[in-house]
Amino acid sequence: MGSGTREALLSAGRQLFAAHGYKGASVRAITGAARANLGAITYHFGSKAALYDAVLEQTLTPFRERLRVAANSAGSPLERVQSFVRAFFEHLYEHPELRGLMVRELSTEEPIPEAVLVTFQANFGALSRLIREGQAAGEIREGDPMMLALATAAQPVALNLVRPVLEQAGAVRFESPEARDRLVDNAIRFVVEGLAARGGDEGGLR
Amino acid sequence: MGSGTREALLSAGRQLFAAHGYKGASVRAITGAARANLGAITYHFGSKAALYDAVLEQTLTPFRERLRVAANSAGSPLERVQSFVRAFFEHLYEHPELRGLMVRELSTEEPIPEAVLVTFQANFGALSRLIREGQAAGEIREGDPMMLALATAAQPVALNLVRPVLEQAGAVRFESPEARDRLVDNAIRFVVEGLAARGGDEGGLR
DNA sequence: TTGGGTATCATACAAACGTATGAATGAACT
DNA sequence: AGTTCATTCATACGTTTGTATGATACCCAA
Repeated sequence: MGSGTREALLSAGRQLFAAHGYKGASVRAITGAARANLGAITYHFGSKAALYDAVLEQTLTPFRERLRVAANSAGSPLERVQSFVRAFFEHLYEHPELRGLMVRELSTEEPIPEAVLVTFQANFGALSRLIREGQAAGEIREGDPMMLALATAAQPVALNLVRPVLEQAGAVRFESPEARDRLVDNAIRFVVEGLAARGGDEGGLR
Repeated sequence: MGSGTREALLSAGRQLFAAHGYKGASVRAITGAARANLGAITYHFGSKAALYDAVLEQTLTPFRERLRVAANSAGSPLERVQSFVRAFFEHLYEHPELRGLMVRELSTEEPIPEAVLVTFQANFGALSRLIREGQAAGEIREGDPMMLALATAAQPVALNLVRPVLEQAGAVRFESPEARDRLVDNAIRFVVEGLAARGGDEGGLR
């Protein structure tokens, strides 16, 4: 039966791994925050590394799912790209730990865990398929769909990544919901301008 | 004077901090890679943390300088934005360790070091000034220059960040110079589309 | 009430960590 | 030749790390 300990460990682990990294979050800190015994991680997961994998899985699965839903929402392809980007922003905003985990994973040179790879492929695949659709519909300009997907996803990825610097540098205030909305709207507008087909024919400028 | 030890420590530190993070790069690993004695870091820098600061400084200063030059190059504001983005990409490509250091810094919840903050403000400031100029010249569309600068810088930041995942996921091959060029060109095209003023008035290029 | 799992507990352990210490080295200068 | 001073070296110290161990507590079936 669910002794809440397992879940408490996952929760504390998610937060501490995100904030201080894998090495920075000690077993003692995690079990302490979870109000569990020092041996609890070994008992419930086998090792610290296994707990980390479980945290990754638990965190990435809903993220993957949410973007999948957004990609399949109603509307034209370009509208769905907007939904996708907005969902991307919103999920990262609502789950601040995801940012830390994601970034932490990307910064090392160690092999990237399965769960991260799977999530990346799923999300990236969904977005580039969407863009291909939009091109077929004449709504999105020509260009390699994968490249365009990368450029599109760069907005939520980078803007969330630099968030602490923005706040600490005082450049942009993130705290207020209005400022955040302006940022997201700006990013989406930027993406739409970057993707949209324009002019009479299907060709972009140039 | 120059016992090469100090420089060897900086070099090994830069590489190992970038690859494994601050905690992940032990004093023993760094001194070992630098073929120096275990006590060398204490002797030359005082502590591991001080070495890290020195590495950050040594790495970020040329980066800041390069982007400053690019921002002040010849051409119209929008052309200089392109130079800026291209220099951003190129510098990160030529100095892979910078990526690891940057990302690691952005992912912690610890206070961000002075050097990182200064670099961010300098680069971000240069870019948003450039965009403001472009707006005054009617070359760049309306919108908050800081927001547009963020959206622009997102391309080199994010695309370099996810580079290891791209490679490991096999989504896009980065290794070949041609593929890399295509990626950079795509990103710059995306930025230009996202920024350009258009319509009947004096708007942009072409 | 008695067993038998499951979970939690206080400790113990070896390894790795960053730093401190004092001796050895070697080149430069008097 | 002798002295000085910066550097390198081997080693030791006190912490902190992740994991292992065995005892204790708890709950439910018998």
